[in-house]
Amino acid sequence: MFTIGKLAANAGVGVETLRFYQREGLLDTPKSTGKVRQYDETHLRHIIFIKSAQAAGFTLKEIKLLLAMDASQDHQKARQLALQRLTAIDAQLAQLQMARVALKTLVHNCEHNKDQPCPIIASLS
Amino acid sequence: MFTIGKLAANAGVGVETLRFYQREGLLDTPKSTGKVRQYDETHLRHIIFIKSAQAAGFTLKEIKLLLAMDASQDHQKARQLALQRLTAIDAQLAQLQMARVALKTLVHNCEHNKDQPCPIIASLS
DNA sequence: CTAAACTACGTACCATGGTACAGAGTCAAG
DNA sequence: CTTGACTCTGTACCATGGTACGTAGTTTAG
Repeated sequence: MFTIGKLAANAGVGVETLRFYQREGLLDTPKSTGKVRQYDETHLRHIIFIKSAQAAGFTLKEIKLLLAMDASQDHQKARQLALQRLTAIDAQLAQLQMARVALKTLVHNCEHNKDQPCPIIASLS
Repeated sequence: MFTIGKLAANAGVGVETLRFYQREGLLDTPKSTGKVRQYDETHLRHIIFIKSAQAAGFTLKEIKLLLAMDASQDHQKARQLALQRLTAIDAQLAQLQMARVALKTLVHNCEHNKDQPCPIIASLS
């Protein structure tokens, strides 16, 4: 059992972030006892899920959907969302790889060419 | 010579976006003739630069810096910024690739395992 | 010459993902 | 049994990157 502070510390996020998630309906708020609310492992796993999903590029809105799908055992929709994300990730990877090559070339030219106009600016255009 | 609308159309952005860039000091506003302002190829190239830099993951703030460095012929700083970005891109690539593998596994499991708990939710945690 | 389309300028608003803070209550150590 | 740390709740604010809108002036096609 944790208080919100311990929970946050264990998850590696701030307390305010958790309260924000609660407001957004991403994280369940244990019922008030009139005292301090108690959190458990489920909450911790929940937050870890949110963070992993975020790392995979899902927005909080999509994560909310995923959580709803989990609750309703809606495999198909979850798979669909995951596939969408996968496609987006592939596009983003391709995009980043191009940007990477472009930047590398730029930096190289900037270092080895002694020509006046800075290629960093020139070449990106 | 373009009006702002033509310029936007040629650059593939909205007029409001250009006005926003002007407000933010990213794009020069030609001096007012009391009439309609006129833009040229330089402006177009400028916008294309902004878009490419954005694609490489630079924030508008950093792009503003890059433009200032270009104006002041500050090669070193531009190169430094580019190198920083390169490092960040590499980190992001690694991150995305991991997320990609994780997601792929997930989708696969979701499709081929008939077990009740949806692995999409379970596995990300 | 006039109507439609476009421009200029200022201000307001939007989503995303938080972060901060005030005021009141609760909890734990000494 | 008090003091300091933490919690609860609500509300306000932040950065980022735009988007929308209203009012007035300008341009261009028919």
